[in-house]
Amino acid sequence: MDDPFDLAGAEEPAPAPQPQSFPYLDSLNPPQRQAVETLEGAVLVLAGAGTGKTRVLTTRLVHLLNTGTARPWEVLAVTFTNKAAREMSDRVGQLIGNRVEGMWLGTFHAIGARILRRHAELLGLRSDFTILDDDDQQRLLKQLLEAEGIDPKRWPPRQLAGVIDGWKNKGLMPDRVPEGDSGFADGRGRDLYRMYQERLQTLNAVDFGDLLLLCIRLFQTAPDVLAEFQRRFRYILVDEYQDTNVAQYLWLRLLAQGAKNICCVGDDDQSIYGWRGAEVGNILKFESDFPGAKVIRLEQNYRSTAAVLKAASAVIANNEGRLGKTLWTDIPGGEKVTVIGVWDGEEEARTIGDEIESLHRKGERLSEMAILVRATFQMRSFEDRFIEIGVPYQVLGGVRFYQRQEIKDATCYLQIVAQPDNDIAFERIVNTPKRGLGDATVQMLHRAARGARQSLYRAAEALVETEELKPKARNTLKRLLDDFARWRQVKDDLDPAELAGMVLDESGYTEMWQRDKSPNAPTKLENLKEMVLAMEDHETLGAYLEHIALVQANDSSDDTEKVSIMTLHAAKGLEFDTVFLPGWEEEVFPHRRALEETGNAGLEEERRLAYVGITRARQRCFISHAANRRVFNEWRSGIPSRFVEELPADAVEVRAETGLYGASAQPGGAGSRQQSPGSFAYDAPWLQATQRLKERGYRAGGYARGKVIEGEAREVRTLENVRKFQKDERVFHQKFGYGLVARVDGNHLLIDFEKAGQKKVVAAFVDPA
DNA sequence: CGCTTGTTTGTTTTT
DNA sequence: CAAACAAGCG
Repeated sequence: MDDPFDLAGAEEPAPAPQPQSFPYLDSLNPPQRQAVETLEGAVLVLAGAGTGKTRVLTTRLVHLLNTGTARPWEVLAVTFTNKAAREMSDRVGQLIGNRVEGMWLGTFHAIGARILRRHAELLGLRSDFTILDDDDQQRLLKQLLEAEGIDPKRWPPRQLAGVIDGWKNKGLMPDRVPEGDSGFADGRGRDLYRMYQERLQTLNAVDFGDLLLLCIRLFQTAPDVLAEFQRRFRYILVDEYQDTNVAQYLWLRLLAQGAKNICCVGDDDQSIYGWRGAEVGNILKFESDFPGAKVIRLEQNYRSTAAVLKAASAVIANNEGRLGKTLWTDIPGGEKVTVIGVWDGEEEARTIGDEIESLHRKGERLSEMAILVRATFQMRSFEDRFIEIGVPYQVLGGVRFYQRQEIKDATCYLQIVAQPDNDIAFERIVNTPKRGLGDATVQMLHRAARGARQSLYRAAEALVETEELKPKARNTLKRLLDDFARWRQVKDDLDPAELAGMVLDESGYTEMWQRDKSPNAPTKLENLKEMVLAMEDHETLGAYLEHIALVQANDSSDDTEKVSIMTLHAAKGLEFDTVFLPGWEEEVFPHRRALEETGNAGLEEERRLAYVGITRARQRCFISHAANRRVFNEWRSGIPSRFVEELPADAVEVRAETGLYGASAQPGGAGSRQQSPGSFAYDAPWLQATQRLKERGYRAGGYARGKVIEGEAREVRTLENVRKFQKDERVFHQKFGYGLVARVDGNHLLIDFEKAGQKKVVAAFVDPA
C-alpha cells in the first residue's frame, strides 16, 4: 500500500464482469444513490458533515468498475491528504479486491509527482529529481538572498517561501507574476522567484508547489502528453473539492476536458485551507465551468446526535457567503455539548484527563475519544498529563517524523547514496557528525562547484585530487567520498533497511548520538531505529525516498485502545464518539494571526474549523477554555472564544470547575450582562475581568460580525489596564489568596503570596486587598 | 579555523 | 522550550 501507483494492468484487455444487480445501492438514500449512479458528465456533490460522503465516493468508484463503465486504469481519484487516499483505497479494496491496483488514486501532489517523473525530461529535469521539503526550500532561499546581497534578517526566507508558494498556488510561473507584486525586498520578489526556479532546475529538484505547477506547464507545452492523459482518465473523482486552490483547479480542468466525466465532492462549510490558497470560489463556479453539471445535495446526517448537530449548525450560521445546507438527523436528543471553564492549560489537561478516565470506567472506548486542538503547541500539556496518569494516547500529525533532525540527517545520507548531486543534502551532512569540514571548506566547495558548474559532490571529488585543501580536510573529505562510493556500490544488493543500518553505523552518525549525553539523545536513537524498521516496508531505496517526501509518517491511527490527539485540520474526515475541543479562547481560537492577516475571511475560516471540530463528534462534545495560558515563559490571560457565545443555549451545558471557583456557573446565570436571544452566556467568578471588559463595550462592538479586527485587538489590550498595581501593594487573588506585589511588569505581576509563595500572575485576576 | 557556549528568537493550520 | 544565531575559546 505504500506505493498506490503501480501501473499494473494497464494493458489488460478484459472488461470487468457486469453483474445485473448491485446490492450496495439498496442501502443508500435517494440523493446518495443519485450521486453514485450518475456516472456520466459533471457532478458536484455537496455533502454536509457526516452525510456519508466517503461512502458515496467509494461506492461510486466500485459502481464504475462493477457496471463495466470504466476499467481501473481509466479512473483518476484525487484526495488532499494521504490519509484520505489510503482510506479510499482500503475501502474500495475491500469491496473489489485487487482491482484498486491499476487505479490512479492518491493526493494531488503524489499524482503530480508521478506524472512529472514520467515526463521530467520535457521540463528540463531528470526523472530522479528530488522533492524538497520546506526546510530545504528555506535553506535554498536563504542562500539565494545572501548571494543577492539581501539581508535575510530584514527579509526572512520564510516569508519569501510564503510569497512564492502563494504564486505557485495561483498557478503563476515567474513570467506571469505581475511586476512589483508582493513587495518582498522592494519588489524584487519576482526576480528572486525566477532565480529560485533556475536554482531548483540545476539542482534537479522541485518543491511541493512545483508538483502541480510543473504539471500544468507540461500540459500546456506538450499537448500530446496532455491528450494522452485526457484519453486515459475517462472518469475523474475529486474529494474535498472546497479545498482546491487555483493550481489544482487548473490541473483538474485540463485533465477533465477530455472525457468530461468529473465528479467533485465537497462541503463549503468545511473549507479550512484558505491559507494554502484554497478557493471556495471553485466550488461556487462549478456549474459554469462544467455546463450541464448536476448538483446533488446530501443533507441527512448519520453521524451525530441532534444536540451536537444543533451546536455545530448554530456556530456555522454566523458565517456569510455559504451555499447553505440544512443538515438534519434521525438520531434524537443526545447529550448537550458541555462547556468547561478552567483556570489554566494544566487544569484543562487535568479536567479532560479526568473526564476521559470517567468515561472509560463507564465502558467508553479510548479509541473513540479524541482531543482536537487548534495548534500543535497545545498538545504538550495533554501528553504530559496522560503520561502522568497512564492514559494511553497517540498523537497524529504534530511534529513531523521525517522532519526531525536525526531523521532528516539520516535521510540526507541516503539521498546522496541515491542521488549524489543533491547539494542540499550534501551540505547538510558533510560535517555531521563533526569531522572538521567547517564553513571554510564548504565555502571552497561552493566556489569550485560554481566555477565548474557542477554539484558539490562532483566538485568535492575533483578537489580531493588537488592540493588546494589542507591535508587534514582533504583526507577527511576523501574518506567521506570513498564511503559514499562504497555504499553506492552495494545499494542495489541490499534492501533499504540493511543499507540504512550500514550507512548510519559506518558514517559515525549513530555513534554521534550514542556519545551525546543530552537527555534527548536516547530518543533520537530510538527514532533512528524506528526509521530503519519502517524502511523494511519498501522494496527499493527510491521508493522509500519518494514515500517520505510525500507522506507524513504520523498521519494514521492504529486501532489500539488509545486516545487520539491531533489538530482540527488533521481531524477532517474522521469521527469519534467523544470529542474534546480545548483552547477555545480568543487569540488561540480564533487564532490571532488568522484575524490579523485575513480579517473577516480569516474569522470565517476559523469558524468553519470550529464547525469541523464539533461535527467530528457522534455522541459527546466537550468544549473548554482557560483563563490563563503559558506562552513560552510568560503567562497570558485569555477570554472565552466568541465561538463559545455562538453556541445555542439550549444545546449546551456549562460545567464550573468546582473547588476553585465555587459552583455558581449557570447558563444565562446571575451576571449583569445582557445576552442576545438564543445565544448563551454564563458567569464564573474568574470571568469577572472579562465581564468588566465586556461591560465597557467589548462585546457590543467587538464581536459584531464583519467588524474590522484592529479595533478589537486594541480593546482586548484594555484588559491589561483593568487596574494598575504598585510594587508592595497588598492584593487578593481568587486562587492564591493575599499577597504583596513584588514586581510589576506590564499586566504581569510577581506576587509574594502569604500562603502560596511567589507566583507570576495576570493583573486582571488580582484585586486590591 | 572549527567548535563550544551563551543569547535570542519566534509557534496556525499541511502537501 | 526549542532551534537558530552570535560571540569567545582552543
